[in-house]
Amino acid sequence: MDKNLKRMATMHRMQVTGLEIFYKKGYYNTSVDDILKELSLSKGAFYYHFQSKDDFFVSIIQNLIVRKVYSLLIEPIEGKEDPFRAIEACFENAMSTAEHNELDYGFVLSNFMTEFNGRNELISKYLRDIYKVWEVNIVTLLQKGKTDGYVARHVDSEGVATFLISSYMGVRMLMVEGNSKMLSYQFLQQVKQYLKSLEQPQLA
Amino acid sequence: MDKNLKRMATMHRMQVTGLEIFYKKGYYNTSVDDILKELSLSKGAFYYHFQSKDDFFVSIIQNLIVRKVYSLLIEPIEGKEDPFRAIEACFENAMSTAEHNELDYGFVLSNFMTEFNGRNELISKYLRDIYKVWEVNIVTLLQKGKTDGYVARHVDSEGVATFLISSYMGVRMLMVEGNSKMLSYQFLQQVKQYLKSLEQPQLA
DNA sequence: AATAAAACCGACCAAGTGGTCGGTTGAAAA
DNA sequence: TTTTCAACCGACCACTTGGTCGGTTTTATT
Repeated sequence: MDKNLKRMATMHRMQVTGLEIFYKKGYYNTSVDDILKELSLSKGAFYYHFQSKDDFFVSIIQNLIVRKVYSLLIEPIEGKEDPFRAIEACFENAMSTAEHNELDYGFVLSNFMTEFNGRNELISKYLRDIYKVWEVNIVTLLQKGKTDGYVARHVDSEGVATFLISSYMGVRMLMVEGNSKMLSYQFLQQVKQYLKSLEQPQLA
Repeated sequence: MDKNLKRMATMHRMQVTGLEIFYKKGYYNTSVDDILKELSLSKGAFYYHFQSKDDFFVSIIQNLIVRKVYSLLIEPIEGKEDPFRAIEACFENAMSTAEHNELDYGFVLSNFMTEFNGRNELISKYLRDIYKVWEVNIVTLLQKGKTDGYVARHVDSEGVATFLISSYMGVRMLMVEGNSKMLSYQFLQQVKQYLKSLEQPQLA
């Protein structure tokens, strides 16, 4: 039991540092030794806990990325009354963490999806699945919003979800090049403008 | 003269094949040998024409990417009367080429911006500059659209440009995972919806 | 204190990597 | 025909990579 704790602690340390460096330098451009140097650990320790570099990354997806995407992008809008306010608030929060140079897992997702696309089918699938859950979650929210009278009937929920996620991932990509405060502000403003055009006109 | 022609031809062949493979497998994950094998050329030929792998990529940017972005995304909307129709048509065209698995240089741009970010400052700058020209071009179009009565006064042109480019790059990222026909359709529909909300109401 | 298993070490390996360099080739210039 | 040189060849180099493995240290159990 106690042993298991140590095992978990070391693995977790490796995963956290691994994700950090993979994210900063890219998966294929980061060597296992890069990570081990940062941790003052040896190859032996690494291959004792993980079967391979790929296996290591899969464990990072399952233990860190999945959970963070859930807690930052999925749960905050789940079951909310007003879909548009919920999405706005969620995006505002996400952009704020992104601005402060913390790991923003929505973007982590798109970043790795790009890097692994066509290069590692298994990992691509894991990442794609997370994205799909996110998308389904938004669609569900919008559909409920229709019956509740927030969202106009003619709205294509799938299309809106696609567009929102696309623009979010896109603006996060631009933000890495700097000027993130301005980009973040512009993005949130335009999202509001866009969402407004989808509202069900309130009958006074 | 004839010699110069041969030189150019070989370099061009290398650049075209290089871009194709860099795009497919990623820059850092592609070796110079990978490209040379495809071309049935030798290391000697490569380093006779280019100083380094990085130098080679810079030449690809200048000779292929810049020009394509101009001809596909910048010139088609330059000086057009109705900004929204121009943007819609331009995006439609770009998405169509993207769907047919041709190289879509708007996405090529974002793809490489992601890969080189924080890893090669010089190349990042070249790519960022292209993106900036694209952005300025859209802003100019929108501003002119205001004076011409197409675009509502309250619209933040910079914000709209950011949002359009973001969403474009984002949806292109999602498209690499498949289902591109649907995504493309959804994206274009939502762009129309969004742009509509920016129109200057016509006085009948 | 003795034991056994878990955790970790680090030298080593084969397979690549970007880049070098002395040499060959073939076509245009003399 | 001879000369010249741009264009190209491919063996080679130093270095890095993911991964292996025999051995050592830590730790909990008896």
